[in-house]
Amino acid sequence: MKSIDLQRRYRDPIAEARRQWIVHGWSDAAPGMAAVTTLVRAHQVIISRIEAELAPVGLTFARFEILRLLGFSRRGSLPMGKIGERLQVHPASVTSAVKRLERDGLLRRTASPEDNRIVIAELLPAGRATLDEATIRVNRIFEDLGPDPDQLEHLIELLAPVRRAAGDIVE
Amino acid sequence: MKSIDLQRRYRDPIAEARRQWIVHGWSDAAPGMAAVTTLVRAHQVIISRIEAELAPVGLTFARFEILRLLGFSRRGSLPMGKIGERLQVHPASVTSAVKRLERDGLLRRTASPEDNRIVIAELLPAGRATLDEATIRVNRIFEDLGPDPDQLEHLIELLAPVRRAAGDIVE
DNA sequence: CGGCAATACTTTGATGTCAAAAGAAATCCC
DNA sequence: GGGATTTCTTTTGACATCAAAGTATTGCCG
Repeated sequence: MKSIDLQRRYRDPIAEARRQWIVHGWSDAAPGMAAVTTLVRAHQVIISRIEAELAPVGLTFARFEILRLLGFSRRGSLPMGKIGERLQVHPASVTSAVKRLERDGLLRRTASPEDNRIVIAELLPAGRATLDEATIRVNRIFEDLGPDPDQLEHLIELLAPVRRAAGDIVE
Repeated sequence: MKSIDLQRRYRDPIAEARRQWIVHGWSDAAPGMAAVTTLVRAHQVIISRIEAELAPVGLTFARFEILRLLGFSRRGSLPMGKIGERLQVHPASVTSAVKRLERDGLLRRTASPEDNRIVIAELLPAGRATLDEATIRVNRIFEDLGPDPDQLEHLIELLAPVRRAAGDIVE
């Protein structure tokens, strides 16, 4: 019956998109389309989970990543430029996130003594505490993603070519 | 020497992050962290490529997806709600993107004759032409992602559990 | 030493995302 | 019939991202 047909049609939106791609004669691009769409969706789902887990402690994932990076550094501080470089985000994004972290009293910004162009972001005690709690929360998600550890390793390997092409992996 | 050490330290930022995770005693979460970080980065790299390819035709990926969806529909038109549902994006995002597509003369919005709450987005000839060109461009990227087709299939399989958990796949 | 180039950040502007609230319009139900 | 409820979309607000322009500083070179 028609109604059943309609119900079943989109039981997997990506499979449906792939069918469309093939119907239109773009078979060569179909696997790539399906893979990118899957990647985009998985990204969306996982980021949502993380954001939901971080919201109660007043952080976003972007801000968590900055705190986490500062937490790993020896003095709990890093220049803005270094932050953007290691997290691979645009300088303007760093400025924006750090501004909010400062507003919330989690870190402070100071000028570098040696070079006045450089701004150093430094973790404050409140930031350290928030970071500890946030890390626990985020790790809960990392430990329960769906694919098992072996599959996660495989996933990392499969995407390595993409990161390599972007110059992320120097060898 | 110290300098060499420093240079090598971040030849793969994700491997470095994983090392930190393990050092801090979060080994159980390390594979998940590495996988999520990889996913986020691969997403960023691929989306950038697509955006760069679409910019010359005046589209973003979000807008392309809407045009593509309309292009597949029988009448070249769909209600706003359906668009958000099939592309799995928030209604407000659909409103925002469709507004710009209308501004650029690629589609038009009309009220549904049966139900005045429903707004229907309808592809215009200019939109069809832009869509055709955009599809060619995007397909070029889909055909040359890095991983080969078999690996792409594998990737899709590995991420299926995540989509399934989100309720994307009904079975 | 003075000036121009390079470097480090911030600002501004355009987009995109989601949540929550605000509006309409259709439907339900007493 | 008419108020309450549900549904569909838009608006508003907070954040994020990138590109490009603007500002400050440092550095190098003639």
